[in-house]
Amino acid sequence: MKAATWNVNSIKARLPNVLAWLQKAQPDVVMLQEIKTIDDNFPAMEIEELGYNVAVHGQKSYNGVAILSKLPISDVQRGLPGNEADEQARYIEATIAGVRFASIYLPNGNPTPGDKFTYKLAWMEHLINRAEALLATETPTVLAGDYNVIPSDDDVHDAVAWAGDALIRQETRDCFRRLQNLGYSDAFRLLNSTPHRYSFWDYQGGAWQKDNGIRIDHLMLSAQAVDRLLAADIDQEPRGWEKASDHTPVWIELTD
DNA sequence: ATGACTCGCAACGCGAGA
Repeated sequence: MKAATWNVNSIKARLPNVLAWLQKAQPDVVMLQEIKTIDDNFPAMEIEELGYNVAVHGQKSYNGVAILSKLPISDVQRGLPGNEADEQARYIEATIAGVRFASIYLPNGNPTPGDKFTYKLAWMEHLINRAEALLATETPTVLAGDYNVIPSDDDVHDAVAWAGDALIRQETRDCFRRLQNLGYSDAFRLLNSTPHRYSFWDYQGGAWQKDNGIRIDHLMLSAQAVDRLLAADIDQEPRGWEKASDHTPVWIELTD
């Protein structure tokens, strides 16, 4: 089973690229972020025509997450349990072939300090709580998405330039580390020690052409999921396409 | 450097993203 995460930066603007990538990469499960639309306007029909089932947790203009799957989707949970007061659509969870998947759009958190950074850290606390609860189920679990976290200085082209940013601050990294310490592994880093591999390149300043990127899209796997991990990589190709998202897909392959 | 991106919006410039 191949599962991927991709922040598409608007599903409507990105639909041709998303359809092209689904046909080319043939993922079984895809976690999408920043769909930027309400559920009713999600282009489900076009995606279903390629053989996918769709579960959406959308919102007008901002945020929004979804899960696509060639296999049936069950037990869909919209919103992060324990964080019911959150009005932003940043989390959806569902079971596919006995694996629990979550599509996560973690808050950016800039500027720091400020309300948005406080919101980011609080959101991470809720995520850690949910991640811990999922471990107790002993179900293979994949928490995938745009974490807006640069885990280490190997995951950024210029750590000095990013100093103080919400994506790299120690408080942010500490929360991410706590998720790892619970027992969730960064699938890409587990299988790839090469530094300076990225999943996001800014639209500005020729960042893509210069490979000035950051690695902030992660698939975090419980031990039961790690036991089934065969491969993990970043597919840089869609970032080079016309009308690209600023993020590119990151994927894993699990034993069936 | 007369520059520097892309999205949605009941827009016609702005906020947000990272």
